[in-house]
Amino acid sequence: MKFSHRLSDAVHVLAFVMIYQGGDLSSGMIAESIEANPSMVRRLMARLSKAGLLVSRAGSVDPKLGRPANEITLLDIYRSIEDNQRFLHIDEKTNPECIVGGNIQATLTEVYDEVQRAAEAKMATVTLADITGDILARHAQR
Amino acid sequence: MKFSHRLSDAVHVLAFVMIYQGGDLSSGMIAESIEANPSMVRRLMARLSKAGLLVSRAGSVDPKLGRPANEITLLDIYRSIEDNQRFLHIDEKTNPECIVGGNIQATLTEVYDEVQRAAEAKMATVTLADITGDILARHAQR
DNA sequence: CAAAGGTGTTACAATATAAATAACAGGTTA
DNA sequence: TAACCTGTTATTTATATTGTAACACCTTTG
Repeated sequence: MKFSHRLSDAVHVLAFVMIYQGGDLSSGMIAESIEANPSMVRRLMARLSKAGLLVSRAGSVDPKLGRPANEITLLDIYRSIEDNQRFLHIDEKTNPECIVGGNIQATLTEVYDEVQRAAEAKMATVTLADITGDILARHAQR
Repeated sequence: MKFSHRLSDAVHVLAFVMIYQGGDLSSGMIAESIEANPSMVRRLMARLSKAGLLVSRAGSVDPKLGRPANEITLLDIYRSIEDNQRFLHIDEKTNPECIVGGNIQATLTEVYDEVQRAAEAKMATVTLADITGDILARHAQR
């Protein structure tokens, strides 16, 4: 596959909706900022809506954040839009007749879980407010 | 793409070499345990060798760990065999004319770096000795 | 010293997942 | 009621990964 940048695009959508609140927030406009196509943006927005991070109505151009930006973490966004939420993957096809092949899957699953928890704990500390704050700070410094 | 399980297979190789030391450690034998093919195993072993985690000689069937198992961390293995070492990926094509599109890449790169560091710190705490210990413990409990 | 079998390496095919694109039913606004 | 939007689905294209094959060269063994 290609590498997924869905998370980055989803954050982009939310940041755009927040920063340009009151302006043109159509999927086409957001797609121009991401340089993606509107259909993909709508799909992302649909998933964000299902997770309650975004509120929108069919036919109407007025997406809004589902809750304050400082209550939306990167982890919330990640969980709402990634089909595969795991960073590391075990090899599910190993020889059960072998001491290694028969046990390594369970072993690595536990290890990978720990790594995942560490990464997710960090993601939970970053909020959409932090991200838009940083974006605006960088913009101001130009 | 498919999800990579190279890391899992690389750990498998090292664990196999360690646990079956003295037995048949040919790439074909290891491939049977992984249920992969010998060529892929040899490719993995070549990268592990380049990183000093494994020592082997062309034509000879006697791979050995490059250093004690408690001095080989999961992070060492990860870095030796993954081409793409990053878990999260920014969207490199965003509109620079937009406040969001023009700054989000730098912002997210920093955020993702932090997440990566958290995950890698955890990976650095797990050694090959821990993993083989767990594999053998599970085997004994059968 | 020759045969058998292994390693290290490269090239190419097959497979899986993601993004891009297109299409359309139905809602909303003016 | 016309124009435009959203939400959704299907199809195509791009790309990373694994599978497979091939082969030069090294090593072991009879």
